[in-house]
Amino acid sequence: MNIGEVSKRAGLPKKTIRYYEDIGLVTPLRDTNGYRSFRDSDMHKLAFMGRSRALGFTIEDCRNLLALWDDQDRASADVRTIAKEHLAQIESKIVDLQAIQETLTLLVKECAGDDRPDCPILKTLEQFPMK
Amino acid sequence: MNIGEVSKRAGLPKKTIRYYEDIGLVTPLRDTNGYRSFRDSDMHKLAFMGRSRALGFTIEDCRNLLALWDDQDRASADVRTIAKEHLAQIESKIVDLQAIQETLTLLVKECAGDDRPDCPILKTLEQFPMK
DNA sequence: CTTGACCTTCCAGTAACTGGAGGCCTTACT
DNA sequence: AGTAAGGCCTCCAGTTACTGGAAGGTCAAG
Repeated sequence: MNIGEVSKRAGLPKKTIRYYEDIGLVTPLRDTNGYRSFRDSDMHKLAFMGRSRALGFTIEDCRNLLALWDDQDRASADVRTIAKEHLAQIESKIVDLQAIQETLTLLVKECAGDDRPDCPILKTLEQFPMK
Repeated sequence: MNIGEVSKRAGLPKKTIRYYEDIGLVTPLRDTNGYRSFRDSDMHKLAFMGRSRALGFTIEDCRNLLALWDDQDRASADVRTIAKEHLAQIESKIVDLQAIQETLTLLVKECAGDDRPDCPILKTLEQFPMK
């Protein structure tokens, strides 16, 4: 399978697939003309990557997950630990963003948004201690 | 005022302040020994930056906000537009993260997390169409 | 034999810093 | 006078996960 086909099937840009090869996540074979030749197992790995990345796992997390995936003797606890840590990070990010959202919503509401220069948003950025 | 003092007062790392000078956000004076010498106005700008960045505005947004801040004839609508766009992005990011959070929570719940190799998290990453 | 769609590599850029090396300046203490 | 600590300087490189583009080889159709 050539890269274009893999790209379509895995839903990843060709650039990304080449990049994943660069950093050693997949190692496709090569045809005599130099073209990458992907096996089904490469395809699977890439699809796995796509899904893991869509869930926000870092590349390094993905690398570890792939290794666990390959390891028939893995303990599911190892996978769970990675997922739980990631989940915790997602949750703390949500909390942070929600705080920002609240503040911004307030500011936008308070600002007249007309052609006068008076602006509570700027005033806040100027003065608010914020932490 | 030297960079150390400014760093403390503005709550920004020295490295960041130097970086902000590099990209033209502040232009402190220089003492004869080459040390940066920050005026109150520089200090204010940096504090403004710190607060804007804490609200998640990009550097370019900050640059625009600073320009509007400096412009006595600005229209508050311009500021409001920037803030509203940013708010929209924050909100969409929250939605994305919440979707991820849901999926992950489910997966973590389903996974036994013991020393057996059977793991629904990996199974999902392997198979789930996900979009 | 040329056109277009593939594929290749390599270089550079993104956002917003952060770390570190190597080295000067200042101040205080012995 | 010497020295040690701490602050300051510049410059280079690395981070994350790609993405864009240039220059060029390959392949199938007409």
